[in-house]
Order: sequence, then C-alpha cells, then structure tokens
Amino acid sequence: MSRRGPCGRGKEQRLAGKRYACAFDQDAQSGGWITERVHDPSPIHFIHTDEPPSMTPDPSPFMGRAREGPGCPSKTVHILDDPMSDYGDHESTGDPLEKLRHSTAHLLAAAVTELYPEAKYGIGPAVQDGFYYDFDFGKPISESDLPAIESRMRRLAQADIPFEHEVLPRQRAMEEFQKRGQEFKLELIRDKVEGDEVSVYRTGQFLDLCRGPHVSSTKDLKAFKLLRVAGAYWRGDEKRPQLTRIYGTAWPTPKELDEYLKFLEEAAKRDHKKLGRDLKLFTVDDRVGPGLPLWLPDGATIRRELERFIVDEELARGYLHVRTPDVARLDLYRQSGHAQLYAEYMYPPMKFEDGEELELRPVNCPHHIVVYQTELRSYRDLPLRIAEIGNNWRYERSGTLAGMNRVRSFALNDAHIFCTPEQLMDEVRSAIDLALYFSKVLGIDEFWYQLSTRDDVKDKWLGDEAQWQEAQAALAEALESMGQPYKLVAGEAAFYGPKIDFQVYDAHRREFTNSTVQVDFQLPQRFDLEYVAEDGTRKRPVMVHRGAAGAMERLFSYLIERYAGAFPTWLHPTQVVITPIADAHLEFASEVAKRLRASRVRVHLDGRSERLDRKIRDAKLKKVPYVAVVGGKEVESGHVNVQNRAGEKSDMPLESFVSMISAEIAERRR
RNA sequence: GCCCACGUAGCUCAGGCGGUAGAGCAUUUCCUUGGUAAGGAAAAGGUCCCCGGUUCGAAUCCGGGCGUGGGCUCCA
Repeated sequence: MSRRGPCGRGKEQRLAGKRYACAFDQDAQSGGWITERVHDPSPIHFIHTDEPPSMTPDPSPFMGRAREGPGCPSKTVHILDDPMSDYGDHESTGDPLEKLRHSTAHLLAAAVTELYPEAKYGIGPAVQDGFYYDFDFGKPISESDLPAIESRMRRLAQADIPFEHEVLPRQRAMEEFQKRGQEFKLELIRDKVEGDEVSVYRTGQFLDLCRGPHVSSTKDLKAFKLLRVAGAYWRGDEKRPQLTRIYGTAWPTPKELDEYLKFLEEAAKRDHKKLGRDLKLFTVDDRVGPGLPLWLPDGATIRRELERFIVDEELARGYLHVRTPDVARLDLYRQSGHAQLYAEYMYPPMKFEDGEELELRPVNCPHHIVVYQTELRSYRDLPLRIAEIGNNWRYERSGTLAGMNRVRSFALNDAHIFCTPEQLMDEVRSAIDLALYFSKVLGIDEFWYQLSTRDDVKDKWLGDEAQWQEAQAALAEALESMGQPYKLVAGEAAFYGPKIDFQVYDAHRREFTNSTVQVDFQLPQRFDLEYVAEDGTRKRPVMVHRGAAGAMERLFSYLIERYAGAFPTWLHPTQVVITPIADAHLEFASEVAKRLRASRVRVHLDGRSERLDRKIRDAKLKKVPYVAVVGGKEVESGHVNVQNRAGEKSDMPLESFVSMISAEIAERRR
C-alpha cells in the first residue's frame, strides 16, 4: 500500500478549478487515502453561488506545528501517492472525467516526447478540473512554449492513436524504461510496484508506467487546454530535483471547456488582491514589507465591524476577552516549545545589551496561559474561555505570501479554553457551534470539516496514547453529535493533539483552512497548569485552541471573494451614497445625510457637479448597497428615491428608509 | 526557500532591436446643474523596481538584488 504521506495532494486540488455547483466530494476522486473515513465529506452547504469563496487562515496555529501543522487541508487530502495516480495505488474511481483527464495528461506527455525527446517523465495524474504532468526537460521551459506543445497534442488527438495497455514482466518493463532513460519511472517501479507484473500504457511513441484506465483513443480527447507551467519537486520532496510541471484542463466537450475558462476569468475578477486595490480596501507596499498589508480606511471599517460582531458574540457566549502584548521574552516560547519546534517561522529575537531577548509572538497561547495563572483557579472557574483578537507574527517563506490571504502579521480570532477532561466534549461542541454561527452570518456557505488525527508514527507526537484517544474521540463525537459530516484524515494532527479544521475555497477553488478547533494536553503540562478540584486536590486542565473566525486577514480575503466586493450592508464601508441631482438639492441632501448618520448609517454625500448617471455609476462600481437620489421632488416630499444593488428603485419617506436600513444592519442581513 | 513569468504615471496598459516615454481611467481647474451605470475642455502627473556593468549615451543590453503572480515546499 502506499504511504500517505505528507505530501500531498493539495496541490492538485488547488489548482483545480471550480466545481461549479457542487461542491466537493471529490474525495471520491481522491481516493483512498483517507483511510477510515467516517462520514462522507460532502461539503456541507452551498447556497448561492455566484459567489465563490476563499478562505481564511488557520487559527491557532499554535502550536507547534512543527512541521506538521495543522494544516491545511490541502495536503491532507491528496496525496502523495498521487503520483501514483499514475500507477500504484491509485484506485480508479471509474469517474469518466478523471479518466479523460488522466488520458489527456498522457497525450501531453506524448506530445512532449515528440518535441523534447530528451525529456524525462515524472508523474501525470488527473486533478480537480484538469491534469498535470511533471517533466525534466533539462532546460527551462516557459509558458511561451505551451502553444507549440498544445498544437502537437491536437495533432496527435486527430491522429486517432490508441491507448494500448500492456502488462510486462517486471524485468522487461525495467529494461524498457532503462532504454528510454526514464529514471523516474524506474524509481517508481522499484518503490511502488509489487509483484512481477508491470502495467504500462503506450500512446504512440510514449510509454508510461500506468495502471489506467484510459480512453481508447486520442481522438476521444477533444477539449483541453494547457494552462501554466510551475516547478514541482519530484515526489514532493524539497530535497529532490525540481521538475517542470505543466498544468492543463480537459473536458468532454468544447462547451464545458469554455465554461471552465470563463469561470477562471470570473474568478480573476473577484480576486481579493484585485478588488482590494480597486475598492481601496488594503494595500501591500514594499517599503513596509512583504506580507505586511496595510488596511486602508474602507477595509479597516469592515474589519471593525467584523471584530465588533465577533467579540460581542463571544462575550455573549461566555468568553473573556483580553489584550496581551505582541512580544514576550523568548523564554516564554522556550517553555511552550515554540522556540524549539516552531523556530523557523519565528522572527529572530530582539536582543538587548543587558541580555534580554524579546520575541514577536507567533501565537498567543502562552500569553493566555499566563492570564490563566494570575489566579489559583477552581473547578468552579472552568471552563475558562480566554479570547483575544491579537496580532501574531510568523516569518513565512517568501514564496508562500499572497495578498491578505497569507501574510506575516495577522490578527487571529483566537481563544483558549481551559477545562476539565469531562468538559472537553461540550467545549469542543460549543466551539464548533460558534464557528457555524459565524459562518452562517458571514455567508460562508460552502465549507467542510476535516478531522485530523495522529497516525502510527509514534515519535512524531507528544503525549500518551490514552490522551490522544480521548481527544480524538471527543472531536469525532462532537461532530457526530451535531450531525456534521466530516472528512477524517489520519496523520495530519498537530503534534500536541488532534484537531478539526473548517475548510473553504477561494475564488479560484483553492482550499484553505478557515477555522480550527484543537485539543492540547501538552501546554498545560509544560506550564504546569492546575485547578483545585472539588475534592481539594490539584488537577490539570485540558486546553482547547480554537479560532472560530480564523485570522482577520484571511477572513477578509475570503469575504472579499465571497461577495466579490458587494458586501452585505452591515459590512459595507459605505452603506448609502446620497446623490443630489443638482446643487440646489445639496441642502436637503445634507439633511438626509445627517439623519442617516444619526442612526449610525455610514453615508457618503456625493456633491460633485457630475451628472446623476455618473454618480450612480460610480456608486455601483463601489458596490454600495443603496443609492439615495435627492432632487426637486424629494425636497418637496421629504422622501428619498432609493435604488438598491439589484437596481430596484423605490420612493419612500426618509424615516421609512432609515428604519429599513437600520433594521437590515442591526440584523446583519446578508 | 525553489521553478517559471512579470515589474513603464494612483490604476489598466502601449511603446521602445540604446539617444531621457504615451493612451484611457483616476486627480486638479474651468464650463455644465443635468432625474437613475461614464457631459465637455484644459492642466498636472513618471528615479521606465533598485544597484552595479558595458557604452559617447541605458528605461531599453548584461549581472546581481528586491518585489509581485502562478505553482512546489511549507502552512499560519
């Protein structure tokens, strides 16, 4: 069997394109790595669509995710073995689309064989919405080389070349690939193929180690397009050669291909980096530094609303909000273990003359632990839920930074719940419930849960077996008791405990972790946390790390893409644009503005000497929820003529409008 | 960090096989006061990412940085 390693599939998944209406369930395609899946991962809701989502960050990273981290689902899911999709354990799902794409990958390789005889082949699996094939060309290949390869593919497709399946004796297969200088394939046979029979597929001059199945002829491949080239390490290992990966997409018909390409265009339009610039929400400037975004006034307004919403809800649910510093003595992180296990993501400490070493915090759990320890806690105090929306600093590798989605300084909606083992389940459940509530209000309609448990490799984990079992059971049970389906991924837990991640997609259907719930027995031990139990003895609490809304930065990038900038009224930086028709109506317009502001509605009075059409157009481009036109008639009647984003107009008394929009805002209607 | 591509006015981009650069939008000013997605005119605006090198001369060529995008790795 294959290993399911850490490498994963995420990549593929990422690249994938969308899956239009349906969500994901792609695990079917992904097959089998998910060992013991408990429920099907179906995505849970999806509601509307037109708005694709994006994602948010991982919450409390905490921990030490040394290198395994809680991670993103991505990896989790896919696999490493994907390579094997080319061979090995890739169990075909029988999905015709997958077969088509996998065959197109072979077609790509066949074209490359003719154009670049020296090329060596890596693997070429089908992935969500397409396929890729990794090659070692022995020289740089760029996107400008794709058209030539693609047209050769078309020629081969028209040539009606059969996909011939052969089963060769192992020795014979080795010789075949040896003769062709295909060292990567030889390696795959050595490592992945058991037994004496080796399954190969032949397409013209191209011979591939592959289990299939494939379409019968290249003429069955009618709608495909090469999309981009990228570097990819052989077998996902950074220490091995980097191959050139060519990504492409393939569909049964040209029409579907077209739709997919259109989807990509649409996704580009709602890209949060583009909208962030167009709508003046945030900026990233070299002078400040990579991965350090600046929230501009309108973006900051949205963030303020989000934080207000989050904090108010948490306070209502019994969380205690605190404020703790962004820096702390390095010793604090030595004690938590981060200095050792998380060092590569931490900024270098600031050293002072007197020997003091201060560290920008990569996580804030140690701070909350200190808060916990300001008093001798009683079992009556538990569960104690300490929350904070505070900045965390992580020195992410430069190549991973992306807009607001992945940054080096981010404000996590973090909380640490200190509770007794008996309370664990309930706390996990309420943390999930909170995340669900946030999702519902914020419009995160499409997401799924992923339960990451520990795998068998013992030394990767801290703690004892019993605690792990207990924690995993608590997480699984919490989800099940709430009727929430999830995907179970073994081996992806944080080193200190299992976790549940909430996964979402961005506009391009790349997967991200939005929020998480993680159980931790390690920090309580490292900090010798305790509480006085009912019987007077000292006991150790359990910690739950949870980031219900994720990081504000990632949440923001998600919401921008989710709404394509057309935020719900309660979030929109400008809720109403008041447009007087002529200067003569400015005075009444000012009164209208004043009235709305008195009710805390964010308004912008557009007093430019522009025409009405122009002002309305500008407001529409800003995706402002309401445009209130004020002209002679309105001055006369005391009404406002309001147009919403759908273009529906209605004339109503100012007071009616005020109460209408106030209610909409108060209810945080979407 | 690695691979590929890219880096010209605030934005979107042209142009430049070496001789100090253009458009549209945005901005400013003037005219226009006009009922539901772009009224007209003028002006202003650029270290052509940075640093070196080659050259009489570099935004254009070469090298090295930095940054951005897409992937890989990683994952807050």
